[in-house]
Amino acid sequence: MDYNFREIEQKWQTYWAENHTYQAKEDPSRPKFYVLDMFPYPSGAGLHVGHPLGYIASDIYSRYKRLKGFNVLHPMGYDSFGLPAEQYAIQTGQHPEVTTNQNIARYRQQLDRIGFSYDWNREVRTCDPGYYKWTQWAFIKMFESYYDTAKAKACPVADLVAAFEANGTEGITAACEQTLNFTAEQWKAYSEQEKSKILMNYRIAYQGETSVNWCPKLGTVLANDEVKDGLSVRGGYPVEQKKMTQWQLRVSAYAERLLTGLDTVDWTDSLKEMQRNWIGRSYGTEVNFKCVNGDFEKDVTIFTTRVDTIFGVTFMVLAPESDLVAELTSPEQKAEVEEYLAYVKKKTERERIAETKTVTGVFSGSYGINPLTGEKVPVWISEYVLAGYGTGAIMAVPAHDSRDYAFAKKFNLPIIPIIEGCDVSEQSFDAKEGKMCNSGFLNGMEVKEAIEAAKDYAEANGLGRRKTNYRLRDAIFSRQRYWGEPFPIYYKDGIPTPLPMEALPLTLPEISEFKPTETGEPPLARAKDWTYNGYPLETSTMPGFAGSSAYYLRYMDPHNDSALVDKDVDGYWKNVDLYIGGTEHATGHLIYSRFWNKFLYDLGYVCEEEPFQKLINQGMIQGRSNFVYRIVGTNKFVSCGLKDQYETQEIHVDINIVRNDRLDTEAFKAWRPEFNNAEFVLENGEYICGWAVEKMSKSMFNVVNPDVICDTYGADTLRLYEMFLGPIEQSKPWDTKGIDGVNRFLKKLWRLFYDRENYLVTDEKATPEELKTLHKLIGKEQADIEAFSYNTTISAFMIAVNELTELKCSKKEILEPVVVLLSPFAPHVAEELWHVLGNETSVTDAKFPEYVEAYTVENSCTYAVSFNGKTRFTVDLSKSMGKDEVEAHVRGMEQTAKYVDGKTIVKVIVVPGKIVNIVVK
RNA sequence: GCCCGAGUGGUGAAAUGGUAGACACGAAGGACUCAAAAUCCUUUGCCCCUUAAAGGCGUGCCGGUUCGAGUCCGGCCUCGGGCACCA
Repeated sequence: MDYNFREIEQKWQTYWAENHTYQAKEDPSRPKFYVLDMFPYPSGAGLHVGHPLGYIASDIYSRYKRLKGFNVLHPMGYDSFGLPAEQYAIQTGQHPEVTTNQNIARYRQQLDRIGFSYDWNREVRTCDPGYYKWTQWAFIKMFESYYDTAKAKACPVADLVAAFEANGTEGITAACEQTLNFTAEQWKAYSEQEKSKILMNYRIAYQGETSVNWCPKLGTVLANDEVKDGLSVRGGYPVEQKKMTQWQLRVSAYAERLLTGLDTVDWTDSLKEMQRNWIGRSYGTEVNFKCVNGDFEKDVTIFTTRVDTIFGVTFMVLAPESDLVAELTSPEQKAEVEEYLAYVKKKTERERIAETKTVTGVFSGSYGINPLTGEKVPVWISEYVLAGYGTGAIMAVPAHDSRDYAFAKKFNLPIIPIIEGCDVSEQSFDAKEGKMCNSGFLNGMEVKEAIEAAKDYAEANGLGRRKTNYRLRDAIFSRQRYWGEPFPIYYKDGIPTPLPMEALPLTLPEISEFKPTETGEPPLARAKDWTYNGYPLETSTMPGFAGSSAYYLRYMDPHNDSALVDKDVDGYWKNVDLYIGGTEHATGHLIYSRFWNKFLYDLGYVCEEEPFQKLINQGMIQGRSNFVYRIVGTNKFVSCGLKDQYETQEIHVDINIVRNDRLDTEAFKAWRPEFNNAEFVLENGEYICGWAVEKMSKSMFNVVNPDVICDTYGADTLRLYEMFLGPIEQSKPWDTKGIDGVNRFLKKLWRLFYDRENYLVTDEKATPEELKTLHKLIGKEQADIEAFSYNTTISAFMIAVNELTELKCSKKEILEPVVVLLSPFAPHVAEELWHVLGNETSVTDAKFPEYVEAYTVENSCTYAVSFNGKTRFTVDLSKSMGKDEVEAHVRGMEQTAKYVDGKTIVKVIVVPGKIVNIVVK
């Protein structure tokens, strides 16, 4: 009987579905384990072999944990709101919901073929109203909360209002855009509109004017992580800066907690580092400089991390967008400044990035007074200072900052070195070491002490205060699109007001067309009667990350209509134990999710502060493209090895008609009409194609559909092969070279059960040698799976099966545990063989075999031989020499190769204080 | 520019500081077969050598620590990833 994967895989997939084998239920008697994949956006192109890489890895771990007795939650769903479906809708008029559902159906089909142990009862879709009800709910909660910096948590806005009514802004410790000051009386006197505006300054979900990434081609605003090099990530269209009123989330309030929380999770250092850089904490000082413009005086606060260099300040710089610019521009400079502002404004983000080397700026006409020296320095305006960071104004120390240096050189401003012995004639000296000079009371100090001394001095003399700044900005939360969650907000006399809970979900209205209106309003403005109780509803929708920020919570309790997740259920599943996904979400989804979770934690809706305990980043699977070489001007194709003898043109060829870089020439002729009379110059009778590693994409004909692999080799082979390819964190090109190896392994295993026509398994007792093979495998699998080293586990399987084949071992005592061990990797064949061995229930319910170390080390003994006072030797006597012989070698300090019994070569390695290995070759 | 990570056969890759190249692919030779597929066996880092034995060289480069370094330390080179006027 042969290994018939088609029949087996079909049979057990049906069995698992019919028996709800993978359904998870809360069960306090068992320890829980939550394994999560980053859910996919169901694109029209379907899955390629890169997608399942992480899913297979997490599935193996889920199945392993189940065998280990854990109650495993392993769900899957779809991140189904998004731009591509909407772009497609604009082009074709097809409703995004229709295409999204089609794509989901296709994804599901493809996923099902691979044999994942998902609990599909818990599937979520972000575009499902039953799901986005809770996205809208969370938004309202954020709208109704502010961040109290003293308590370091989110609190109800109602408390803030009560405090305003009692004492005005006095004693308020709330994260905000601008520090406001008013009394209780003033507060009570404000109109409703004014109050609403003031509260927006504090709410965690708030409306405010910001400079946003506007993509005219897409007609929407994009988040910073949706823009790369001034182009939109989706589509690659130009992006420009535009001031707009937008909904935003006060993520910045959580900067410190997002940073410290990283210490409590088990993520890779590189990923933590990326998040740390993105959050960008820096400890510095705010210093007030009095600035004078004729008779006008103004205190300007600057932020610096190097107050110690304050004696080297030779000018100040304001960001062009800063409000101070207008106040500090002198009448003489007005024309020049306005010209400069106009120039800055018309530059796109792209151009700014491209021209970061060119130095531009203009003198404002004002002067600032150095609070330490009393010296007057000119105030300049330049785009190299950003309005959004610090205070939008800096003190410039050209001797010790490369950007200030470049500016000073360009505009001929003085450069005063303040660190002994540094040379600033060619470039600035940015290092944080050396002795201070030209710096008054700081002279002679090391830079590190000087920084602290200067901070102390500034604080003691009321010139400034220590300040921690973060690079992390608030998240812009509005999108001028159709295919997203509607905001649960209506405008009552212009005041943004949340819908009551009973009105949720606020579902997307039907509209005639999906593009923005002629007047530039978002598509929802086309909806008929888009109102609530006669008041207009918000017309923008939420961004992609809204729905993906709390989906892991919804999986715990996906059908609950009265809460995002029931408290007890959340208390059982807690947080995600293992999360697998790509690094591309490092500064997007993984920041937003952590923020969202912390917010819900503050309000007491979830019990864990960090959502993802352990996180593994699977590498990307790149495409491996194949080429043929056409001799220029002919329809003749030359094999790769001979191409240098001709003038050739490289052409991408569909990898589906290439095997192991050998072209199927007949299929090639049939591939495209222009090739049907193609001729070939072969080497050794074959046409060898060239290859290159590129992105997996349709246009390069290098997309590999997992279905094709399932058809030719089966899902189990696909699963094994993807894991065998190398460590999962590593990016690597897809290459089917080698897939035969894992397929052969499965066939070999099969032949331990069946030869051509007979069932071979017996109930005979296993020999010590057979037990050794088994327990080596158990030990290896246990250690390797915990370390996510799946490729070496599979190697161990191959070794074990080779050994058992050699031993002609078809004993149930050995094969049954082997099948259990294999089930996480190749569940279909394992399930089949498990039943073949006479088991009634699913292999999923089996127990992970117990590892007995004695079987693997029974023939070794440990010597305690002293050498230099302390030396220990572990000697494996299983195959080689006796005790006396070993001791003789040890005493003689033998270190080279030796014959022992005329056949075996033994090498003795003597290690003082360590171990001796006797190695048999 | 700054911050991470990685460099090992023809290929994918293994190696708690202790036999470098496990395992697999590919390749070469052989067995079975009328033949093919499938399967099995042998060889396979490089150099010297007719072969074998024996030897020499080998983990990007240069040094160091160590009885012993692919692994640890210092300095370079190359590649990949992230951030980028963040004061």
